[in-house]
Amino acid sequence: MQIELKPFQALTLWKEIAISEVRDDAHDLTMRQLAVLLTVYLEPPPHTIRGMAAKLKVTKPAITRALDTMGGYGLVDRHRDEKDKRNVLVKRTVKGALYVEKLGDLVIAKARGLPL
Amino acid sequence: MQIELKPFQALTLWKEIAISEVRDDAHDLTMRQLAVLLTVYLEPPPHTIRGMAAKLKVTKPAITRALDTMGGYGLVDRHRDEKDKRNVLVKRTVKGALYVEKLGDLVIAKARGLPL
DNA sequence: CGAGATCATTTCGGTTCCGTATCATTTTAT
DNA sequence: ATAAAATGATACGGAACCGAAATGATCTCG
Repeated sequence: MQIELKPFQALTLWKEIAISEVRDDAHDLTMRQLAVLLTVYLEPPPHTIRGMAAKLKVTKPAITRALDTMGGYGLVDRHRDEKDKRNVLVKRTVKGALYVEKLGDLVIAKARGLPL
Repeated sequence: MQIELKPFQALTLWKEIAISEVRDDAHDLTMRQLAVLLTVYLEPPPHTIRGMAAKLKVTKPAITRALDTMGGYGLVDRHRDEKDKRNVLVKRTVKGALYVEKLGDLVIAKARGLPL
């Protein structure tokens, strides 16, 4: 699929996806939670709380809470790092992978449907 | 700009923008507020509270609150409809237009920087 | 071994947002 | 004229989230 992405189309794409997320709020993730989720699923591990807090420029409790919430949804998992038991490593789950995959499909579908 | 948008790239784009929004939280808009904002700026008027509530499948108070918040930021404005004084019409502002324009630039910039 | 550093979590007070229900205003229809 | 409908705003109780600070566990290193 080839698209000529211009500002209006880019924003329309973003709008359509935002609306889809609001409408079918399967989980009602905040922007922050989404940023955490996509970081975990798109960037190579390991992912620590401190590392993600630094990356997103938010406090550590904010990351902890985001993981609490998404962990409750089954979208991510946490395990102690056996090498350094102070660390907690964020792990992917099957359910989370499915969710992210569906989000990718949504972006593609919306991009395909853009008025070009 | 031409991009071959594949699932991983699409998600990476979405991730990068989500992170940018979280990082430089100029206004820290929620997904819902963003959906409202982009609807107002990308779709032809008029925009009523009821109409947007229906479009986003959320309750009217949720729209009212989103407009309260973004109105406080100066991103949108509200006026009574003189034709039917029950209605409130959501209006665009210069500040809001600038914000949306910058968001468009961000999407373009991130899309341009994707590993293709 | 022990003091200090590091890491994640919890606690705290405060803010924001949610949906339901209600209210005030205006329009429509009888 | 007046009852009913429609529209947006508000009140309310509950839930989620925020950052700062305190806590508990673990590691580092002198």
